[in-house]
Amino acid sequence: MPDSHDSAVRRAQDLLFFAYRDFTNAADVLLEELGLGRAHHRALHFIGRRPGMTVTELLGILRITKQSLARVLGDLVTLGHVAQTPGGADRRQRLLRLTPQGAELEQRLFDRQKARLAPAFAHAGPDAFAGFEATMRAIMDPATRDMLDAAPETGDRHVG
Amino acid sequence: MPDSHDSAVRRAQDLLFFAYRDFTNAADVLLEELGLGRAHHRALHFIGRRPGMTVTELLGILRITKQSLARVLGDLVTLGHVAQTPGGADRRQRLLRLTPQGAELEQRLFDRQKARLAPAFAHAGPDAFAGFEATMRAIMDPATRDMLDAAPETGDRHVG
DNA sequence: CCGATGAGTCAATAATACTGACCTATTATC
DNA sequence: GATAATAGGTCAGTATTATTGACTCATCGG
Repeated sequence: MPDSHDSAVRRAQDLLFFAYRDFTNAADVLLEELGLGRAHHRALHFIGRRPGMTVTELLGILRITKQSLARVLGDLVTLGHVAQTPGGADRRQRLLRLTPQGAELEQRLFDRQKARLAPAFAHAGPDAFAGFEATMRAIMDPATRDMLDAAPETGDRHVG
Repeated sequence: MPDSHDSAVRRAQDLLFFAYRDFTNAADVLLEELGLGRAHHRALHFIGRRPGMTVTELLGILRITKQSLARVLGDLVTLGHVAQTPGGADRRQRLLRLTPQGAELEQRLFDRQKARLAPAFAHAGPDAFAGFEATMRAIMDPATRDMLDAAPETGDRHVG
């Protein structure tokens, strides 16, 4: 039995699917040139977002298994995009950060998505963006929201 | 060289990833019980959204190849969730519809996602939803936006 | 008639993901 | 100090979802 919210929910399903599809697609051409996939891009993005994060933290964000990440992370380390350094407090940890080369690659991928998102936000306006952010946050698991809020959000990713 | 839009774009990357991840995850438990995947859900959703759509139209929406769709659609037809009827004007076409059983399954999957989205929209409020919709639309390819606007949006198009 | 289109199919392959088991190094606890 | 737990890595095997390319068949349209 449909209630009055159904049409908005149906609408939102469409919006989420198409916006996400076209958004992710923006970086695909560059990724393909480099022989990398979206999984590599996701790893680069989140390592850049939170330099010094642990492998376990990244696994929790991506919601994949250790074995799936191993391939992607192995590629990125081999290619010199990601560096692993033992943790200071806990030397079992391998803290992840982008190399200068990895940061440059991530920036190039970022620019592709920025070319799509920045005009979209400019067109929609700041109020729409605020509504977008509030709604997207409300869609997430509470735990995901808390994790986002707890994130250091250190924008300085140009590390050595 | 970062400009003033970079932080909003970075932020949006996170929002898109996490909201989409948690949103799609909402139906996963039910799908797994049924031995189906997200690809099956996507097909059910769009066939339910636009009854009577052709295979070519569905391929264009999902942006996958005919061979990828063949497996998914074959499963759904075999299981009795989707029916194919020859087109009236063009008998080469196989117009896709949900069977009553398929519609019931789609509704059950929908309810899982609705349980996540409806409270989110209620919490964020109508203005936020409007901003969400405007922003998501602006993120899409113009062609995608046009396709959405041209869509009948609902209704029982029992063609053929 | 004939070229183009809608749909289905075959074979082979790739990317991404999974389970489960097992190993090492290190930390924390008894 | 022995031991359990954790962080991370690895191996073997498998599943899902996707790909490309080459066909076939029926039908449409000029």
